[in-house]
Amino acid sequence: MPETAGKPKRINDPQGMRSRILDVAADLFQRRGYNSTSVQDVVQAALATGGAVHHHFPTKKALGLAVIEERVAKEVNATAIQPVLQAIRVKTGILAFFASVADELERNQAVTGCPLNNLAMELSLADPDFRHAANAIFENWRGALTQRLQAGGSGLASKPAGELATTVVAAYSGAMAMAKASQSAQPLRDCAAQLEKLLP
Amino acid sequence: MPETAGKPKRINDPQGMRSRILDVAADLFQRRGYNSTSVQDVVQAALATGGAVHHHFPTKKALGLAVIEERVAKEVNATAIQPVLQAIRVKTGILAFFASVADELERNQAVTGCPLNNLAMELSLADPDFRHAANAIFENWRGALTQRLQAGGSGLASKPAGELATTVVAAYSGAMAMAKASQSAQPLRDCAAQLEKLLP
DNA sequence: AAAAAAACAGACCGGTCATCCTGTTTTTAA
DNA sequence: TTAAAAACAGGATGACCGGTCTGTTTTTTT
Repeated sequence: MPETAGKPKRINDPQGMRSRILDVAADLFQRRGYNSTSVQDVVQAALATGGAVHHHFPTKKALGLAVIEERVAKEVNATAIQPVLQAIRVKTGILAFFASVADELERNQAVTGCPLNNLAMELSLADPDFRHAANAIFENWRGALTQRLQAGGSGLASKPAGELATTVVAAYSGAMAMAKASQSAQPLRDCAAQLEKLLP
Repeated sequence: MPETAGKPKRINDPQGMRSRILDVAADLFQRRGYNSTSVQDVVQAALATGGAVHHHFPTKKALGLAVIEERVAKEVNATAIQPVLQAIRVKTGILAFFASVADELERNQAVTGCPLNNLAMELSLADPDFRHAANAIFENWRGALTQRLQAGGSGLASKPAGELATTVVAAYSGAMAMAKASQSAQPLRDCAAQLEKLLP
């Protein structure tokens, strides 16, 4: 045979494949939910095969756990925790976070909600492993806010700082739930306006 | 044949059957989620048959919508709206609501979360009908709180009343999400303590 | 270079799910 | 009383899902 009929030749890229599967799964779980997404959906959207997905994630649960621990946790840290920690004032950081999420929601067509909240709600009761993974992210977030609220000149005492951190996280999660149901960013803005009165 | 071998004789009780199916479905959807509950599960738990369930609810979606509109809406009204409307002060009504839910969570073994929030999160993106049904309940709740916050001597202006109502609903929903993930009533109590500072 | 391990491909299977369908019984309408 | 409708019973069905399994290709190890 002449050299014209060259086969596509496979190139192994384990890390890239794994990462692509995780990205696609995180996106589908976020948009359709865990239970409404089949591994076949993931296989097709990732342009992978059943064998490849099974090689990296033996079960759907393993895939779900990896999405939570490697994608959702990272996103929460990048969008919710770091900006607040690095802001000059806690209050401005938190309000900016709410505003930026609201802005982003209004840019997109659909409000798909908070990935952490989505998966936590759907899977917390189904499986303890999922629940612990989701809870760890909530706790990490809450802890970072608590510390930040206690630090600095206008630092709060331990108890109110913890309560306030919980309230900020809860208001955000709940506002996202309402935003998802109403397909509007208004709940985010309303909560931010009220949190402003509460934050030091 | 003698009278001893009497057949069980069926008794038709359409309303009772329908109501029993709805009760069971509401309970299962709440504890396991909509997608993780099969209609067979409902049939068995309700001591009914596939034919009976299908007669009253032709599709699973019809059953889900009926649960939201006839059970979840009623529960939200009974546990979250009416007590606040009938309370002497808005603040005491809302704080009492948070406290009573927290108390109830601690009495039970498992925190199954807020039924409205659970179904809204799981189904809002899956189907517009579900989303609208869930949103209507959120809106009804939010509207009742807004009105109550505007009324009376210490009445708020329209804008802050609406914002505050949204914040109360969001804080509750978010706190329930955190409670579900942590299997603890603490988030409810923390939020209530902070809302106290916000409510007139 | 040879052998072993990792990475991927893709068919296959048992089980489940939502829905449909054909009867039978009960109730209502005429 | 008779006809029609509503209420219920329960099996059948086709699609899909998650997991498994066997085989091939690529990469690493020795």
